[in-house]
Amino acid sequence: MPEGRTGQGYSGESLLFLTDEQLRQGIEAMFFAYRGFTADPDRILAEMSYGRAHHRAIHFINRSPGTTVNNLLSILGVTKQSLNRVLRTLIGDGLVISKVGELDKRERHLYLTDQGAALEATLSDAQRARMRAAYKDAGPEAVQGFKTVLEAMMDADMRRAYAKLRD
Amino acid sequence: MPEGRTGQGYSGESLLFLTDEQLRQGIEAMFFAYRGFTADPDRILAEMSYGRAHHRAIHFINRSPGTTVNNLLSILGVTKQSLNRVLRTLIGDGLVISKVGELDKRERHLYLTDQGAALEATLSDAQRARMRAAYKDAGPEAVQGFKTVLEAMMDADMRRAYAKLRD
DNA sequence: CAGTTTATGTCAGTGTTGTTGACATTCCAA
DNA sequence: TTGGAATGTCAACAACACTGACATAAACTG
Repeated sequence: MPEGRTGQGYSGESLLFLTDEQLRQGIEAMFFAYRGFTADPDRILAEMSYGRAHHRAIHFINRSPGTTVNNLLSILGVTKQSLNRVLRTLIGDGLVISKVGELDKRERHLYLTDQGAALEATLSDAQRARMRAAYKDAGPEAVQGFKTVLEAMMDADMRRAYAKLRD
Repeated sequence: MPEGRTGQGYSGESLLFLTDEQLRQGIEAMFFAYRGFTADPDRILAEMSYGRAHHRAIHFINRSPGTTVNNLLSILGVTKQSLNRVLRTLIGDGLVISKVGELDKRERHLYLTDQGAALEATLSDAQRARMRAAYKDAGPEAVQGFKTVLEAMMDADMRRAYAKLRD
């Protein structure tokens, strides 16, 4: 180690930004930002005794109407028991409907009802408003960098799911 | 609306990136990336029947040795009862020690033991490795943008806590 | 057709992490 | 010194994740 900067990630063209200290800052930024990211929907959901799990289900059903339970499972990365509990309440409350598949009758295709779509819009609006404000603050180049780093942080299977959703 | 691009966030110099679609992609990227962000520590923690809450406590005690319970509460944004349960197990397992304050005997000052520091290092190494890889993939400008957007996404109080930790 | 696999749903049990409520201790100021 | 504010602890409960076992129905395969 000729430079005497051992263990700090120095290597070639990437200068001065792979120190443990810089990485730690990124980790903490991620922690705090995620709290902000979920804060607004969480507030709305708490009023109707729903949680983040319900939000995620609603979001991806809205994103891909007619998606199957299995499909949703692979996107959300939870167990079917866990997802089923959430879906049961959403269907019971009339926010989601589940239709038996025509080609494959084992499958259940999921759709939002008007009521479900209304909640989705409320939650999305709140989350997008914050995102929009953050994007505006940060500027276009920052946004590009933001997305690039986030994608690089995903596991391969998440990256596939994300790419698939991007179309 | 002369351009006929209503509701897509067009305004001045910020071009083509405040559409609802672009915002949705950012939201989903954040969702998947956070899973990746926590995946490695989660795996390690699961083996010792600890969870993310333990990780967070250990992280910030390591970051600010001698911090008080109250201080930690304001950073973590949970109730003191919730934090206390986690601290109790960590203290019981000999990873953290709690010293009664000298000036104010109501306060408890928290420190990692050698064993606690060892676990912190293991968890940090795993998380930093992924962060480092993501940063390397994305490049320096992207990293700058990443941090800028994340900070813009925080609430004011989180931004304060984050700035305080940055020194 | 018989047997296997796939897709889904359910029941029971457990663990982590969040919550509120009640309470003890300590400090400080009227 | 008495009452309130701050700090921290214990108990009970809810949400949401997990595993394991099992049931049902439909599709596939030989």
